[in-house]
Amino acid sequence: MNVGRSMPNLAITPAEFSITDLCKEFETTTRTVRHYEDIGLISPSRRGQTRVYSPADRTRLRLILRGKRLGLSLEDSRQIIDMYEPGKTNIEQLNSLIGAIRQQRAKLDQQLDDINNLLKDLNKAETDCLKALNSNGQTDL
Amino acid sequence: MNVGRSMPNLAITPAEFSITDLCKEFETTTRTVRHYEDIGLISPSRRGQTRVYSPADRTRLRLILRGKRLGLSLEDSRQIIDMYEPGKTNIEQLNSLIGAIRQQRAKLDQQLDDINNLLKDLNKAETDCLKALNSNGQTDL
DNA sequence: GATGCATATTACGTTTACGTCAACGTAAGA
DNA sequence: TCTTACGTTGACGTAAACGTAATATGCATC
Repeated sequence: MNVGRSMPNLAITPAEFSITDLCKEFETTTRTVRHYEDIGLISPSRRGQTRVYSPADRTRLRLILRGKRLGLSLEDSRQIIDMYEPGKTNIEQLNSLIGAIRQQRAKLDQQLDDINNLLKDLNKAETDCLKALNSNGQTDL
Repeated sequence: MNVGRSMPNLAITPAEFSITDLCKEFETTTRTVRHYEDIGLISPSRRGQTRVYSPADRTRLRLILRGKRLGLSLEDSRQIIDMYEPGKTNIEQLNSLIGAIRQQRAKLDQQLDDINNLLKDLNKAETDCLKALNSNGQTDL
């Protein structure tokens, strides 16, 4: 893989990251990461005016990108990330939080179902292709 | 469920559908379905100028919407749907088709992984919530 | 035959999620 | 000191996927 050759010889996780560090690691762009900051999804500290990302910031980014791969909107991801921090929540908030969690889970269950069906379809499509290839150049009809 | 009460008493699948039939069944809008036609994803026949959807059209719509739930773009869905129709394909096309199939599968595998991780996170978040609720009104710290 | 409802077309508007300059600061090396 | 690389802040652009009128047509019904 050889993700970063400019890094010193440390196997341990660094305590902080630059914006390009994270972009290389997660294969995204600085514009994207800054956009997430613009809308308040990540709030890195600053050294001067340069952004400095903590391991926690990195985790947030990871979660956002995972959400993206699942087709979640950034607002969805914001909601989910907020779930991880109970924070100053009263009973009412906790209940609505549980509701939100269950909604997300229902959506994921549907997605699991969709994926399995699509995988089946793809498998069939592939074997059809392979069959067509084995029956050689009979392209017509 | 009671999806359509205006339908005659037929348990069998109708041979054709109106645009609102499909919209009700799949919980989408006429604008959306017409949009799919605009970009060539569905091509219903016409009676006069009214759209008439066949079971095959309905299936295409179902596949598109399934793709949407998985975060696929409409172009992704177009590609996948095209996979189901071997049609007039030469060997080169078949091979690139197989490549596309495997790419899609890789993406779905990643999604499965993401979903499982997110489900774990949600489970933890929920139990945390329930714990917080059981330890009653101790909202601070 | 006016009303109501489903359907149609046309066309501009909107939201999301960034892309893409431009213009500039700063620190490390050759 | 000059270049190179990485960083910053605007600010306008854009692609995708529809939303939202406005307007017109066809059919059934009261």
